[in-house]
Amino acid sequence: MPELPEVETVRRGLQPAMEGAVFETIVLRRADLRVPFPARFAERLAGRRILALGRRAKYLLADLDSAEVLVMHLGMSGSFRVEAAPVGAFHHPRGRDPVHDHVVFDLSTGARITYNDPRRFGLMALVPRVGLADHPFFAGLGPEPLGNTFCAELLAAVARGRVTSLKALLLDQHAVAGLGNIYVCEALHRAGLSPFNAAMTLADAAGQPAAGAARLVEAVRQVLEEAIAAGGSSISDHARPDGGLGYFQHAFRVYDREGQPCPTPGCRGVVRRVVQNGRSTFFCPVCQR
DNA sequence: ACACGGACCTGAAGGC
DNA sequence: TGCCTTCAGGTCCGTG
Repeated sequence: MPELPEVETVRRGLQPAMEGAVFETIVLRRADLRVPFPARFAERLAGRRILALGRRAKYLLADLDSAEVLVMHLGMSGSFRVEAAPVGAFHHPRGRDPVHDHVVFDLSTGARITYNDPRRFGLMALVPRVGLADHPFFAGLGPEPLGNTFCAELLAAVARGRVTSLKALLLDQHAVAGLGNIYVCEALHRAGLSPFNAAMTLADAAGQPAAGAARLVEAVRQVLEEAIAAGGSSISDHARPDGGLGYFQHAFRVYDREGQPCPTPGCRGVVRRVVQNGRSTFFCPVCQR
């Protein structure tokens, strides 16, 4: 599932169920995901109230009244579902394998929140609220692309002198936080920039942003905002805690569209797929230069 | 510091 | 029908 728009969609789905509620029962079905669960995880959560549910990059942050923050990451295949007061046996929406329900939170409101993650690339951690931004998860992260600090000047600054590709730069969470393979491909297409250009081409000799940098910043913002408005993208999986599907996948211009005509008006190109740094890049060789 | 490949893990889809 | 390979929305670690 999850790049920034999907994580934000999950956050908005969980927020009404979680904010203000108290953890009553925490069930772990295994000892680890990508990393072990924190020591005494259930004991540290039980009885704690959730003050707010936030997001930084692809991390969900549940602010607790214990001065700790429950940090959650969905990895590649993590998802949450929310059920109102559970009745009898678990209800599993279609496509969900209960074998991979690794964590179950029962809240004071009667809501049950279940974390499912077949590949187990997700994680949960408990981090002190004080100094959260200095924690290794967050210390090196670049700006939030939808925040007001993300701009052409900043992007040009991190791109300066870097010989790697534009594609790899945008996937680097230290440059800008929250993008993944889909939205990098989509943003580069919208900006009319080739994924193979050197990152340093975003800056001129003096380190000032080149024209492409401003277009790219705008393209990133636009594609993320549109995707959030669509509830994220659902590729062979659910995106939302209520079981509903995101529908931004229908608006992809290049991602997973190999062989199809480029949707840029007037462009006669055909979308291609190549492997770049071990991951698929989808692009139009005609209008992305 | 940076750039890159591989590792982590499961499931779906396609070819034979 | 099965078996095999490839691929998938992320990150971390080791190697030059």
